[in-house]
Amino acid sequence: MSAPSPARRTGRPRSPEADRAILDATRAALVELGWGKLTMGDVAARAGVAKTTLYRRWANKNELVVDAVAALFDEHLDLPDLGSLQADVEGVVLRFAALLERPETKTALMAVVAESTRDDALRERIRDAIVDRQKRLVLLGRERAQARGELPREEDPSAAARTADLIFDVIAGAVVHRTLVSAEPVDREWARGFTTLLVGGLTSTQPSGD
Amino acid sequence: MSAPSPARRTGRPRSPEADRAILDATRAALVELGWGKLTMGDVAARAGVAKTTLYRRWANKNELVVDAVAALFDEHLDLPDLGSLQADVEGVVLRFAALLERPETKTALMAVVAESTRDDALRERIRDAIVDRQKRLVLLGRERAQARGELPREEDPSAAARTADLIFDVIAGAVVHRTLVSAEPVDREWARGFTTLLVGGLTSTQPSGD
Amino acid sequence: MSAPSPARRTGRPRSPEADRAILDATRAALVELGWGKLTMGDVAARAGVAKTTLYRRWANKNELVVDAVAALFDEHLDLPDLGSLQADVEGVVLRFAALLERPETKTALMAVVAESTRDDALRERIRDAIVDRQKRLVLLGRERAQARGELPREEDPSAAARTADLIFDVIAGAVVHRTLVSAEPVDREWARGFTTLLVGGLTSTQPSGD
Amino acid sequence: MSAPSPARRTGRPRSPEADRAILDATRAALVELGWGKLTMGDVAARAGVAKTTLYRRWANKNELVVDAVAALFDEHLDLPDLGSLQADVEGVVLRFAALLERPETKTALMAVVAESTRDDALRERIRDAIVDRQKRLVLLGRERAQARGELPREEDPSAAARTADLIFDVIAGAVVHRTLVSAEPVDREWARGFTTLLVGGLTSTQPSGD
DNA sequence: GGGTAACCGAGACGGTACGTCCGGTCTTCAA
DNA sequence: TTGAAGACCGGACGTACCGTCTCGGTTACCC
Repeated sequence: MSAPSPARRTGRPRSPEADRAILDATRAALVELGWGKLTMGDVAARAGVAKTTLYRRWANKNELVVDAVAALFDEHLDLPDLGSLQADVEGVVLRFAALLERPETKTALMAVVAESTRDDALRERIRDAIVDRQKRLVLLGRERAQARGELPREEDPSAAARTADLIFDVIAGAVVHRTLVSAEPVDREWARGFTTLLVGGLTSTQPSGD
Repeated sequence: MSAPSPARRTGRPRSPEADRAILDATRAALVELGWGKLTMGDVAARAGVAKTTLYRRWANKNELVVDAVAALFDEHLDLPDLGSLQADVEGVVLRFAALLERPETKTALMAVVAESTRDDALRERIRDAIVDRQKRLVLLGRERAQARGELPREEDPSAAARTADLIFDVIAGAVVHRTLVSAEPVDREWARGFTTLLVGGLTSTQPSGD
Repeated sequence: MSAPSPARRTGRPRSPEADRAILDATRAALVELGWGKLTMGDVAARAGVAKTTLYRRWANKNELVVDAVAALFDEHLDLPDLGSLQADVEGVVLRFAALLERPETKTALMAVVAESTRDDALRERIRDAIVDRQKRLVLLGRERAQARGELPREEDPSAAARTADLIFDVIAGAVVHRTLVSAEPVDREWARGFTTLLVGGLTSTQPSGD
Repeated sequence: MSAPSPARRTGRPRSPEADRAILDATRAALVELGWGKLTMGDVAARAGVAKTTLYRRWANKNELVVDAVAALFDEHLDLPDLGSLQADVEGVVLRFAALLERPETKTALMAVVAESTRDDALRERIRDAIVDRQKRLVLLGRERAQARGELPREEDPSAAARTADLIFDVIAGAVVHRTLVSAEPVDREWARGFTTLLVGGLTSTQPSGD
């Protein structure tokens, strides 16, 4: 948040230690208990903080958990250039899978998404905090592939956006489904198979074209 | 094989009407309230049944909802032969999306999956009741495509299984992600774009081959 | 009940063993659990009998418990002539106290009486089964004392009845209060003190007289 | 003597209004429903209070009802000097009877006493809150009678205590038995007859003496 | 360096749902 | 028709959380 908190000047400032302790405690509770059993009282106790202090910062459980999980997605977002489209995609698949296999994300992500089907504000928050950050990697990967000549440049910007969305849904969806629904590991072999399929599709045709 | 009634003889038998009424009430409550607000007491009241009667059959909310949702997957499982691999895949994509866009599945499915990350018995139940039924469509579609000569026959059965799993994760994952995370509709255009990408990948390469 | 059940001839006759087993089980449960925790299901299980069998014989918990307790009051009703009013009263006091100190009566009696404050039929049943049987002892004792010349004969029968009621309330009330409320034992010393007080009052004045 | 607030400092203090509202509601519910039908949820609703608030103060129905009834015994505890032993005893008898005939005490007292036969803590609470307060009247009455010269002074303090206990059991027991078991009213006539009997006994002999 | 406004901990509060238990009834099969 | 078994409805139980509130007490900033 770049905007400096608009109207707060006087009075005792909020403790930044409390912020950190609460988010840490939330993640720890998530790992131990899962979304369903996590309680605000327990998080407060773990953080050595009063419940009031939680509610002064987050309006409810959902918002707290989304923020706690979102922080995990801040890290691991760089995508080094691996030299080819195939290698870049494999890289992002493995990176995303590694994130999803961490116990705190595993439970939290689906639970938060489930909750968001009934709560537009929550969905917006998830999109900002989690989804769009992942999508940037796709855009970056395509940029590189086009620079290398592996993929043609798309003139129509709306078609380009549609294609990027599609690719993102395919990558993220496949990894999530493999990890959380099929409950099978995303290992190097699976990543190669999936990437080969995807890159084959991308290069053989122009999905949104024509 | 012989006597399918393993253990119950004495006492009043459970009412099959109650079973039906409870599952119907669960689906209705899911539509109106969503997973989060659904309560056992409310379901019982809708079904005209005592709470005891629910708990005699299902140990908790999760199991009840899985069974209630699973019944929806029993219908809509046929896949008419549409004449080509492309058409068959488009068909299954649209059919699956239609299911996911129904309000009772939308919330319930993700919530139950989220819960299953902490509960192996629940995951097993989901797999049996929901996932494997969908996967059968993929196997059927491949069978037809091979019969038509659109796809080569895979000799190694374990490689064949791996490929089927991959395709299933890609299709189901992409549709779920598009519907629930991106929260965009799976319309005919998106289905065509996705299918083109997938079929392109399948025919241009042998994903698990080599 | 002397009247032979009017209209029952055909079908399987009721098991008299069940009757006994149920009443025994009720008393046992009363001792272990007290009135409040006693449950019909538990009694049935102890008696090795189905709940149906209980309800075929008694309309509800109260009736069952009253009958079970009443049976205890059937015994111990004889009052041997001890030669003097003082000795006779002491005898009845000790006998009644012995009954009240048995664990099954201790809890049950007060509980049933408490229940009866809201239920006239129950009060009637208690009067018939328990109270009036005790009162007979008082009448018998007075009869003897009058025969011995220790007490004058009362001409007015309604005044005589009033006096007998008073004496009964005093004796029974004092013993019950000592035993259950003060929770102190009714030993020989207390019985002698109480009897001296009562007999002193009876002989020094004509309580209901004028 | 100095600081009577032993242990509570931090946190929001308990609402004294809630205390009062709950006890009032309990008495009202007792009048309308009786002990057996009184429920914690109903009391909470009448008091405009959450069930939690009840359970934070009283562990169960018994304790709550004892306290609610005990408050009634706080009022009506004065015993004006009526000039003679006979008049004082008649006074206390009628006063006690008036209390017992109120619908909220009628059911509650016996039920709680019944429960106390299984629960020592409850008996202690009843003794402190109810029994001992009544007993003070007996001691006061004797004091006056001795001052007037109607009764001799007892030298041995333990014998004095025993006599007081006896008189108390006789008075309270007789009134309770008349009211709740015999279910007959304690009117002026009965009170006079009973008092005559008791005072006759007290003055004609020294019950515990010799 | 004294106000003061916002902070913090503790914990009570109203509410809602939980999952269990029991009372009393009903239904099935067997004796 | 009785009996055992056990499902059924209704309703209270006591507990657990949620999110709010009210205490006494603690900082940082600003004048």
